[in-house]
Order: sequence, then C-alpha cells, then structure tokens
Amino acid sequence: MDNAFSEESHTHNSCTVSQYHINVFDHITDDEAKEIERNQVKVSFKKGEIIAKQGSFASHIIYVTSGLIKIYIESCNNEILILKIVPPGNLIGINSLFEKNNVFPFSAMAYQDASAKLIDINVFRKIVKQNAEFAFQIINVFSTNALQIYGRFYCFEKKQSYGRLADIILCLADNIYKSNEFELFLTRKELAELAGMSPESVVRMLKKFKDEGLIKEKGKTIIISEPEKLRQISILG
Amino acid sequence: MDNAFSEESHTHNSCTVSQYHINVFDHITDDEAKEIERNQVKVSFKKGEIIAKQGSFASHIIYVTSGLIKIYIESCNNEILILKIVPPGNLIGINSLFEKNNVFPFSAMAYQDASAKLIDINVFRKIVKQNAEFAFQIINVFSTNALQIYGRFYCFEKKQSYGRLADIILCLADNIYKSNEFELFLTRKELAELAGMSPESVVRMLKKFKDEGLIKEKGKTIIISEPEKLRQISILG
DNA sequence: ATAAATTATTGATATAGATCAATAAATATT
DNA sequence: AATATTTATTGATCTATATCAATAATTTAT
Repeated sequence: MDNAFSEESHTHNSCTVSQYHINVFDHITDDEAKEIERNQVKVSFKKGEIIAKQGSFASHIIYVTSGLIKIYIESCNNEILILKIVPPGNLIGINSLFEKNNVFPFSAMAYQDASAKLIDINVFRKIVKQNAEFAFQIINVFSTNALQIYGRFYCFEKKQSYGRLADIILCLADNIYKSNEFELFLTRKELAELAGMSPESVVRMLKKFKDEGLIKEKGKTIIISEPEKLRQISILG
Repeated sequence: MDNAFSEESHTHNSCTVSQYHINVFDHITDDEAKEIERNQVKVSFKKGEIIAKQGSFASHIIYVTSGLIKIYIESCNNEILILKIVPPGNLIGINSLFEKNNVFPFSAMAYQDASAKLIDINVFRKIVKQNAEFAFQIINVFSTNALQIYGRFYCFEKKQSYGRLADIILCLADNIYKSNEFELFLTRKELAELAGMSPESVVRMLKKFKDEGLIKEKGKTIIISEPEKLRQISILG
C-alpha cells in the first residue's frame, strides 16, 4: 500500500502535459449537448498562432480537438513561464468561469498546427451551474491540473537543471510520443523554456546526456537509450 | 480600462495568502447545512502541529476557523516548498474531492495556534454533486487558488530574491497584519522558506532593506517606512 | 543556387545566491 | 540565575547556471 513515505508519493516531475482522459462532456444531458453544439465554433490554428492572450476577455472556453498547445504566463519584459502543455481532449479557459475572473490569466499558443472548439463561456457557465455532475467533472479537471502544476513548481524550485531536462525528455517520450524514439518538434529555445533554463544550457546538458550514452541523437530524432538512468537523474534532481 | 498591456494585468507576486472572502456555505440549503453540521468535528491545533500530512488519506475537508496555516509540498530529502498561507474562512483539502485523488497532495501545518472544522469528505462530496450552485462556488475557490499559486510560481522563476522578499513583507503587511507595522511571528528560516531562499540570504537582504531605509526593525517589530519603494523592488524583481 | 535569417554549438566570463563556519544574541530549560 | 539550545548575524568561499561572444550548421526566402 502507498503510504506517506513511499517513494511514489514523494516524487514530482516538471512534466505537465494535461492528462485528463475522461470526457467531461459524458456528464451532460442531450439538451445541454445540443446547446453547446449550437454555441460553439470550430477553429484551426497554425503553429505559433496565439489561441488565447493573457489579459484579454475570456468570451469562450477552448476545447482542444487536435494539435498541441502551450499555456504560459508572460509579463512586460517578455519573459515567459510555461505552465503546461495541452493535448487534444482538454479544456482551456475554465479559470475564467467565475464571472470576476473574466480575462484569460495566461496565454495559449499552438506548438503545432491545432484545432479547437470555442464554446460560448456563458452557455458553458450556465450548464455548470445547473448540472452538478458536470460541475463535479470540472472540479476534477481543476484538481488534476493543480496537482500537476504544483509538481512542476516543486521541481523547478528543488531540482537542478539536469533533473528538469531529464524530466522533460521523459515526459515527451511518455506522454506525447509514447515511444523512446521520437522526432523532436521543439527548438532548443523551446526546450529551454519548458525545462526552465537557458538554450545554451540545454545544448550543454543534452551533450552530456549523449556523452554518457543516456540518449542518442540522429538529426531531429532523439533516442532514449537508457530510460532508467535518465529517470534516476530526473528523480535525484 | 484594463487591457492586456496594462501594468496591472502583468504583475504577479509571490504572496499567496488565500483571499477567499465569499462564504462558500452561503450556497447550500438548510438541510445540507445541517448534514454538514452533523458530520463535522471542531479541532484545535497548536503552533507547529501538522493538520494534514502529504500522502495520508484525506477523510475530511478542513475549514479553517482561526489561526494561520501553511500548505507545503515536501519530499524525501526534507526540502519543502510552501504553496500558500491559509487564514480563517478557507478550505483545505478540496483537491481530494475527486475519489481518485484520495490522499492529501500536500501537508498543512499551523503557523500559529489554530482551529478548524473537519468535515467528512463523503458528505461534502455528496453535497457538491447534488448542489450545482455550491459546486460552482468550489470551482471559484479552485480558480482563485490556481491563479495565486501560478503567480507565485512565476515570481519564483522570474524575480530575484530581493523582489521575492519584498513581496513577502508587503504580503504579510497587506494581507495578514493589515498594517505597515507589525510584530513578525516568523523566524528567519520560515521567512526564507516563504520567499524561497536561504535564511542567511534573508538576513543579508533584510539588512540591505534596513540600510536603505525601506524598513525598520525594533525587536520583533517590522515597520515598513517606504512601502512604495519596497513595492518597486517587488515589481522589478 | 545563393543569400539571408534563424538556430545550434562551443568557449570564456560573470554572478546571484547557496553553503560552510564561526560567533553573537535570544529563548528555553534546569 | 546559570546553562543549554535555538536562532540570528557576519564573513569567506563555492557553484550552478546565466550571459556574452563568436562560429557553425541549418532553414527559409529570393
């Protein structure tokens, strides 16, 4: 049994691919589904396009149907902090359901070509307020989300760069590509943003991983040769 | 009007005193209130006592009625990360409402003597699932919480230590003591934990603030002489 | 195909803040 | 009141990682 002192319960990682596999819309009535249907538009985004801009009015909830989206906080001085990566099947913008939080608290940008349904936030809110089962599903989304981002926070504070970079590589392999061999679609700069470090450091650390035989690189393809050793680095920080 | 480029919307701080002033229980029926009443116990905690332990089963939701509580993530190597400070009127443990997240994802400890109502989580969950208005209030709590912790995350990543320490001092003054002159109940070590730095650095930076006339210290009393200058440091990082 | 622009790599240097160590002050204990 | 323990302060040193600068490789545009 899992207890407070087990390794498991004390392991956090900086990987934050939203992993909400339950379809929240399973819990709405046919009428509610139709109402959502009537009040949504489907939109496509090209790589690099902004899907939601921090500070702008949140008039809709975004349901990602394809592609990959990064959620990040930005500030005046152009520094950004990536909070999570959102694959299809997830919602963006539920933080603005509460009428007083009516602006997007962070930005969203397509990492790759993506598509999404934009659902009128008032309709969505109305259904949350009338359907407690649905509201409970939304609570689950919030809570899963929070745990992941707190874990990321912990790692960023307590692990050093090697650990964070190892985390991200494993995260991409496990959650995005579902393979230990994959073609990296991210630049060093993007990888650096994800791991919370400078692009130069990413280069140097990847080199070290390569020198130690943990990973191989062929062009844009990354092969994780020693996933377990990499995981050790990720755990020990 | 506030827009995406206003200073306001781009300012984050590492202060995370939960500020949920709406009473979530305003939205339950009399019967539900009675049910909660029947299924809760009131408990007192002394300074330093653990109120919830990361990894243990979450059998109840904690409603803080007095005192001040710190919420933190811990791991094997005794390093902790404070996520937030919780004053009276707030809930702890709602992350475990979802049946699959049935353990506390973080620990809670009393900073000062505190008291709380422990509400049976099953009863609480049942009411969330049957009362959509109440569920919506809980969503608001989640969302307010998330925004605060994301802001803290951003600061920890992007601001340097002076900014974070300034943040925390202002946060204590504004949100806990509601005065620019207050008796600090925290040790340097606790202040360091809150600001995400070493205790020695706290000492050195406080000294610098004193040398520059931003704050004064008389025994345990802190006087913020130049709140605006301190705020500048907090904003510029 | 060639030029321009972006991205990756490498090395040198700088630095914020941690850690270590030694004392001083304050608090708790006997 | 005297002693032990904890907390605060100060200085010296160390280190992880950023920043800067220069070149190489790759991608994009012409």
